[in-house]
Amino acid sequence: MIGTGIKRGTAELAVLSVLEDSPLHGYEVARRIEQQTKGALRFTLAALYPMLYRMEQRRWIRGSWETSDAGRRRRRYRLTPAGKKMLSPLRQEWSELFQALRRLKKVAHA
Amino acid sequence: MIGTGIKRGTAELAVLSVLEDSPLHGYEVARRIEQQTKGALRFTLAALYPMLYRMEQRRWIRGSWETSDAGRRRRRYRLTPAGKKMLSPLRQEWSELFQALRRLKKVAHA
DNA sequence: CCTTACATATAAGAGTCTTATATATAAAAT
DNA sequence: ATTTTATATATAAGACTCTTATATGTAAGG
Repeated sequence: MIGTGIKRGTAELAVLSVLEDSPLHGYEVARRIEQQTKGALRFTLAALYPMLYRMEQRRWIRGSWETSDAGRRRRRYRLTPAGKKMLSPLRQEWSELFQALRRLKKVAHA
Repeated sequence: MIGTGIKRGTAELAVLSVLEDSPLHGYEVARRIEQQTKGALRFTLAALYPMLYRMEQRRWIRGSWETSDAGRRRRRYRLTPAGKKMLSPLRQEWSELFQALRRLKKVAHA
């Protein structure tokens, strides 16, 4: 798995990205990120929950409590239109970072 | 310029990369990173000096004090063989991050 | 003379991540 | 039946990297 120092800052993009496909619970967000990156990117839930709260305060996502059949409470987060709009510039900035690092001396790109 | 949250963690790779070409003073390291990335990546000296100390303690770089003709003191850092060896796995890890983010939903790559 | 570029250094603070801890239900295994 | 594993959320303490602010001093240009 990719180390902490390097992946730092990717959680925000990762969360928005997986929520772009469909609404998810916090727990599912963690699994999706791990699955979609084939285990390369992994975040602890202790990091994700506070991140989800922050993103909700910024109105990028909106969460709503659900009670499943068996009486289990969980919070489903969905991307807001504002959150969706954030994705483009965010990805753009990441793209610029990649370009910058490549210029800094060819970063092997698999 | 690329924001703090996103570039976090790149300083180490950036420093090693510019020192791979030639030994440099701390001040020069900052300028080189900025120049080679066409201004996209920029670090304050307050971030770079402590970083250079850490890297020296890890034996990735070695610094030696110089006194220029005019009596100006400055420290020239050069990459050690150990530091050079670090570059490959570091770049590999960054490469894997890029790949992971691409999988997380196409990151536009310019 | 004053400002800009060179050159190094430290302190205080913000933000993101980790490990550790806590609580509780559902499903699967023994 | 009981234990373990997976689901599900939550917070606290601490590590690390970066920023702004501050400090000191020399060299060159206007």
